[in-house]
Amino acid sequence: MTLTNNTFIGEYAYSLDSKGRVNIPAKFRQSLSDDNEGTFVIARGMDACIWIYPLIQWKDIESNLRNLSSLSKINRTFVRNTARYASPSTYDKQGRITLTPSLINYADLDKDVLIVGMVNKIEIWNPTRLDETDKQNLEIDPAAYDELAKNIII
Amino acid sequence: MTLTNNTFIGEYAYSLDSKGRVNIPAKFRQSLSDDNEGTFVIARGMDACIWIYPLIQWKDIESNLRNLSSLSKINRTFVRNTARYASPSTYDKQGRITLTPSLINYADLDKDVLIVGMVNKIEIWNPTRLDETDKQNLEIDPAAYDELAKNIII
DNA sequence: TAAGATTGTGGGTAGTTGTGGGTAATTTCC
DNA sequence: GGAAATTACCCACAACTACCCACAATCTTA
Repeated sequence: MTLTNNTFIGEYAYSLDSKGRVNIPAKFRQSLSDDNEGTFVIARGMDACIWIYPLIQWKDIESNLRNLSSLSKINRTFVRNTARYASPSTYDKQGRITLTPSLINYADLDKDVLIVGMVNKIEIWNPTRLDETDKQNLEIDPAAYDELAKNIII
Repeated sequence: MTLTNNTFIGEYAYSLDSKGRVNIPAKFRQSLSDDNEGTFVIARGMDACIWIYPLIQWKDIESNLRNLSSLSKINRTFVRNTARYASPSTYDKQGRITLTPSLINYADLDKDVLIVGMVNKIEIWNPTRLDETDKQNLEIDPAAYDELAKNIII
């Protein structure tokens, strides 16, 4: 099957082993273009999850961060929080990446994890936390949500 | 017969086999343009059914999702809910695609399924669920139809 | 109407994928 | 500088998936 480069969709239930490794779904690896050299950048997500970017996608983000003037306090905070917890990771022969204890702790990961394709990045969740987040998001403004759907879904 | 590219109409009663495969009606396959490379993207429908998009149709949705910044919570939620349940599937030599267990469960599919052409996409239903949905929709607001009439002529 | 082609359905098999653990190399710390 | 801990690399195996073949029913065509 031919997949779009560096695009991730779908949901996978995988497990985190005792060494802090998770498999990157085969379909996601196949979608990763060669110029990424099998490398992802792992970072804190904005929800209680881990974000995983293809290397070249991350480089884009880096250049965007570079353009944020540090004169503004919110910019400084944002850049710091984004850059601080990010680190590159190349997957091994079995297709797994190793997560840092700090990030495992941040996302509250246990043995069972849920891997979610977010188009330009990948999320890793504790399934329970995702359920909770889903429920909270029901309180989101439905009108704004419908407006989004109307413009995008065909 | 020559059909318009990537356009699907009509209804077919097919069956889901033990491996989660359904046939795509031959007429639908013939209508699929070559640039789709025999691939569809299956996703959750807005009713209790599965939506099947031609790959290139889905790519449009995908590029819209890609432009939504994850800084906004509503965007994250929307991208997640949309991408999470979608996955590409190329039909095999016999013209079948494989559905994921998660989607089979969502649409409450059993052995007998109903395949419905929805012009730009395809729906897969449990026939019983579709009946129920039809009955509920009889009570649709006539004013809503009048509103529709302004936009479309049949 | 009869032969051939196409279509829908079932199942077997070889290759791929996810997961666990072992060993060697590297780093850290006393 | 050497021991302990950590990390990176390799092998093994069970489960699953994609691919292939088979066949009956239907449709097409001469």
